Amino acid sequence: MKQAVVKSVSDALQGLGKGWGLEVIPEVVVEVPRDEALGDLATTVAMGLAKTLKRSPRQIATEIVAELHRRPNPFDSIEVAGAGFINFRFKREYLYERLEHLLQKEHSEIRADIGRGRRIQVEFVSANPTGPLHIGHGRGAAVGNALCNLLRAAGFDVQREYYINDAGLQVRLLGLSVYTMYQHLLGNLINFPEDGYRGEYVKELAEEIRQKAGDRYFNIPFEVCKDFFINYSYKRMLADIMKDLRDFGIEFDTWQSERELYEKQKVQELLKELQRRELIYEKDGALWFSSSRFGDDKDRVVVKSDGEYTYFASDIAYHREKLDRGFDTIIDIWGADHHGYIPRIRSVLRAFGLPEERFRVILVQMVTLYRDGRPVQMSKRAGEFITLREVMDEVGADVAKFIFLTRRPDSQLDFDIGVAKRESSENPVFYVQYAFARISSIFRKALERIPGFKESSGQEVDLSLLKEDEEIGIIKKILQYPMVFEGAVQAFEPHRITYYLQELAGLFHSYYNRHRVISEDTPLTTARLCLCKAVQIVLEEGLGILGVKAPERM
RNA sequence: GCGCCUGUAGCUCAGUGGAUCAGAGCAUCGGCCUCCGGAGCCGAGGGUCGGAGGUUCGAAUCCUCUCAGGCGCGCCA
Repeated sequence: MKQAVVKSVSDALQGLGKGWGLEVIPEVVVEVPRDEALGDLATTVAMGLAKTLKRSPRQIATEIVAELHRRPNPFDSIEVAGAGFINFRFKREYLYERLEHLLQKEHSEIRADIGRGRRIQVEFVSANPTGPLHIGHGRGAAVGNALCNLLRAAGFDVQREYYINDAGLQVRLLGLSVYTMYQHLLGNLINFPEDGYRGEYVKELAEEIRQKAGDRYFNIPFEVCKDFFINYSYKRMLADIMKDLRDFGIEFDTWQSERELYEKQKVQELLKELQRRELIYEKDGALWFSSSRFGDDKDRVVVKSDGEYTYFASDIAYHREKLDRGFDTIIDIWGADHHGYIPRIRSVLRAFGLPEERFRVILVQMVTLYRDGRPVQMSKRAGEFITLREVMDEVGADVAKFIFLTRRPDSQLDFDIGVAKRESSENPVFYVQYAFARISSIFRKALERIPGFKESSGQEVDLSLLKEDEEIGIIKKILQYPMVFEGAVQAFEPHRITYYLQELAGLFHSYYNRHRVISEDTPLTTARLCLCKAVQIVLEEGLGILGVKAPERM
């Protein structure tokens, strides 16, 4: 639909441009007017040209319209309006024709090959394996997952990756916490580590170990048995994380271990290379990366004076690894509390020569939990927090995902578990799913009432019988999907799909209440069923991108 | 103190490559089931887009300042 306008206007400008002395034909920006009485689509090119041509937008628009009228076009009307908008209204035949295409090609018709096979890696969640996933991770997971689905539908070769921080202090601290708890269980009341993990899961892990190993590690110094406690604990946590994500409906392609980067000498070698390039220097007994030469406010330590690597060291190696794996674009999805880390990583990728626009960080803002209007106190220190698992069990994965995807990632989110659960029958996700299920139900009914009816395309149908205002409105809405899709892809914003789906479902419910799909009039029934089918295809496509189920029954 | 994000209807939030941008859902109130699924539909009320300047023919949108909330600013992660 958009292409028809872009092409017509571009062609017209091609002809007019010479007379106007235009060197370049501007991009034709197309938008959907708020008020549909104005038209189906509109363009603002004339206003954009006003400055360069030093003429009034309306005058330019008028000339463009005149030129458009000289050529064959799919429009019923083309009008100049307001300050210089050109409004287009399509001929019905054109709408029916596009609908026909959609019904024949289904999903491939409403996707667009924007990526052309370019490789893109999205790293998300990447929570430390030191505790269960909480609600904030769930938001990151939902956003990352939907973004990947969106990019994949747009023809990108997408890899989903989870980076496991299984080296370093945090997993050690987890091991020590579990070790301490284990000693306590056996009556050895040693001091609990200062910043240790205190969640209930630590106690469960200790208990598990006590059952399996008995008192084998009783009173054994931590330094002697630390490998066992660290490895057992983090691997167990990681297994839980993997299960939670799977149950949340999210699959990763690769799980990159930080440890492995060390074991394969990736970190060590890379630091040597950077030293050769003189991007790493020594000061105060530590090794520093010259990140300030690449836009960071100051240089950062990679090896501490005690000889330990910082996380930044492995992060450098990790991002280098991503480049070496040949990705065209790298997207990192982080919790907003890590935003201070962006200039640092950006400086690394700059040092490796990656063009600016090929690296992108999407920050996902904090989630504040409420239960029936009252904030739920979360304290990581005291180990009190609501896990993703609890939210999933209580409100359901689809509801949680949909709610996460109805907000822009960079806006803080108040999530009321009580409300999400109590209002479950009026939840937006059910509204959209219900439209899908309702259509499925219509098809079940049609199959039993109309002998020989096939749900699949290819049957004889006269779409021009779809004359009701609601029907035309739905067709137009459906044909707008590719525009929404394209915009979402270019902005990396899956939440645009969420809003679109609610609008489409709304139009459908309204139509359903007003007109009967199945009637004695077989040609009309067939045409209406085709319209339903088209709605269903788009709903299924959109829900698929969000990672939300499209159920045939609810 | 510095940096990043966010202030839009009672609540939760869309809309921020200017114009045709005052929107949705929930909540509130009033209607709709002899009929394909009422998890639905129709209608009503409700906002000086945090505030003040500025740029422009035109600003929720861009610039400056300011207020409020959140998050960061380590040889922690």
